[in-house]
Amino acid sequence: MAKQTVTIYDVAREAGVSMATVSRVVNGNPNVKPSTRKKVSDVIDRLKYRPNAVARGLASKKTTTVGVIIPDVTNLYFSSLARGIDDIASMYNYNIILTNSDGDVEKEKKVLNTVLAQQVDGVIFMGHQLNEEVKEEISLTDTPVVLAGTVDDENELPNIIIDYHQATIDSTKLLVDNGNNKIALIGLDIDAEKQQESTAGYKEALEDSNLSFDESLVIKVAPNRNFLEEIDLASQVLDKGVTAAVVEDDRLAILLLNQLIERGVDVPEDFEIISSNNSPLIDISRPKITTVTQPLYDLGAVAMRLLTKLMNEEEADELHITLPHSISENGTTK
Amino acid sequence: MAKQTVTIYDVAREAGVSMATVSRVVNGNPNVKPSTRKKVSDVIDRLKYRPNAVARGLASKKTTTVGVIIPDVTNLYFSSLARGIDDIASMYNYNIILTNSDGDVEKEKKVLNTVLAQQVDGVIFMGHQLNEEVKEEISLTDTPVVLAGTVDDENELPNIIIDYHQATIDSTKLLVDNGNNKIALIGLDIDAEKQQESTAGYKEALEDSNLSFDESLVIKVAPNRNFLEEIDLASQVLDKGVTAAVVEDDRLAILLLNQLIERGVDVPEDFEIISSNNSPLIDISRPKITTVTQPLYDLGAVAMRLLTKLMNEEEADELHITLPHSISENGTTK
DNA sequence: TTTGAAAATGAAAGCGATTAAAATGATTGA
DNA sequence: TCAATCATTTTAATCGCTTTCATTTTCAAA
Repeated sequence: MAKQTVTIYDVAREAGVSMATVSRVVNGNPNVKPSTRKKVSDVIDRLKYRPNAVARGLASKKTTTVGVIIPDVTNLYFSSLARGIDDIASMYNYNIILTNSDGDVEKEKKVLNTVLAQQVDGVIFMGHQLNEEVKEEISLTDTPVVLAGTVDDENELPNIIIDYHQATIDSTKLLVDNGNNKIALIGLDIDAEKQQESTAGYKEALEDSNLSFDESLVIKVAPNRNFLEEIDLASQVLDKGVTAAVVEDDRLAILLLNQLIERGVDVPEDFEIISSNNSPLIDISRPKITTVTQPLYDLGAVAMRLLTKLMNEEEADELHITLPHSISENGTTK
Repeated sequence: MAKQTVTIYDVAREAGVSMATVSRVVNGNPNVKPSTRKKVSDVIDRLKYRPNAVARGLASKKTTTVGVIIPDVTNLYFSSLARGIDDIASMYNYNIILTNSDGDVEKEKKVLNTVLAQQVDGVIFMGHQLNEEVKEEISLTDTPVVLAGTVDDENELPNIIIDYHQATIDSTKLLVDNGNNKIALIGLDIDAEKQQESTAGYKEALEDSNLSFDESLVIKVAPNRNFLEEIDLASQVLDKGVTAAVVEDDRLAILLLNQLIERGVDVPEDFEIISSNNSPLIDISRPKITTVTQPLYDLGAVAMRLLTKLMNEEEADELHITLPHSISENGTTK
């Protein structure tokens, strides 16, 4: 039952110094005589003293903790960002409070408030979109918030992204150049800002190529963690005479690919697919899916790095960083 | 600059009551006159008061936070567990401090101590194995720790698992029954307890079938997040005349599958594969890989549920729970 | 020696909540 | 009407640490 209760006071008494001195050595404050430092350190080791981060947080008003809001940890796109975030965070000695939001506005607001209540020093927000209401909640706090892989239409909040608009132009153009004139745009039905950029890019690329935009070729799939498999994407595209698709989500791209192959469609000869998440899933499918390459890990890492600057009130030269993307032509394009 | 600094004291003053009373209404304590409760609630809403979880944690010695140690968030096996953990945690109003350990002993010890310093009310540990040193660290604390999907050889710590030993027996037997007599066992080289169980199960199944155990058919792959693709698994098995493999990791299974197909090997006619993680990756490969089905989400969920009981010092009737597994015969077995 | 600035240490006031214990107020039966 | 009882509310100590400010040491220069 002897709950671990070695406090700074115990160390102080045992070492024959004051709490203040112990605090100084724990925090690496230089104003301590080497001999005292040694004496205190020894006691700390002997007693296995472990500073209480909660008390420290209350006293110093810094918790060295950041809140990370993620739609779903099991989504490889976001978990890849999360990994970048965590690595940089631990490099700077920050801890991470991680919560799934399911991309649901109410839940996003809820978890945001939860992490703020935990007195995090900063927040990294990931989502398909940045909802207006969530943005408002964010504006009510002074805690710095950085968006990772999440577009903010007015570009008010600090964020790390790639140029989704351009990426979709690139993807679409590639398919056009390969001779396709009926190209579908397939994405999750989430009404996200990011998607609007994609759609705009898709339209723009079509127009540039003198192809007309056909609303019916924009296919939205209800986002559901579990039942993706039940959707017959292949029929939807084949029935419309489509010969290629720009897909906004790797899982959807793979779903489509597998369904097409099952029906005997030759990919890429008779149907081309280009995806855009660049999650590790891409490496698994056969043929490997052609994809926009996004520096996922870096998106997270850079976001966290920026956040550390904001938390320390350092000069952050750039609050909006666009990382480069490219297209990796694999087996689903000619 | 006006840092959000509405404290319980502000609310008390504004509502004309004492801090204690505010505290009571915040915590739903019944000993408050309805009219006072209303009055205080109104002030709370008006001031947008949000209780400081850190101060609360210090005063009450409960942080409603649990530490979750995971080898790697981008590993779908573990992130699936994490998702189960988080869902149950938020159901019980616990927050999660999540840290990647990379399955590295030093890092595991480090992050364990970090979360303990954060005064978490409990810890969920996931790993390929439970290292002796880590176990020792765990034994030094009174904070409850539950293992999820992680075997503890002496079965001392509370844990939620499936019967890995039996699962491997089942897998191996299936392959034997299908007529294979040279079966490889492929896994990551991590010297994990879980693996030892697998190996034992593999041996046992072979013996039961009067097949001899051949050390050289046990293939270990260095665990590396990034360069799995560079390993030529197919050669390793084909050169040995193996006709089937029990694989302990989905990514490895898919790697092997894709390599075999590239070489023109007919799966499952000429080579059978059975995997054991049951991560969402399984649904992606073609043919779909036959696998041991593990209730991943439930492993996490049940672990978290058990942890809530331990944290509340409720009666937990069972500290070691084995969830059922089965085998889902898909396209890589006859 | 004496002196005074710099270095090292200590005392004590918070940080924002919880929670006993004490105090106050309301209600009720005799 | 008054004491006893119960329901509310307040007082004040406490949680374990940081941090300011004051005090004591130390030590080179006078």
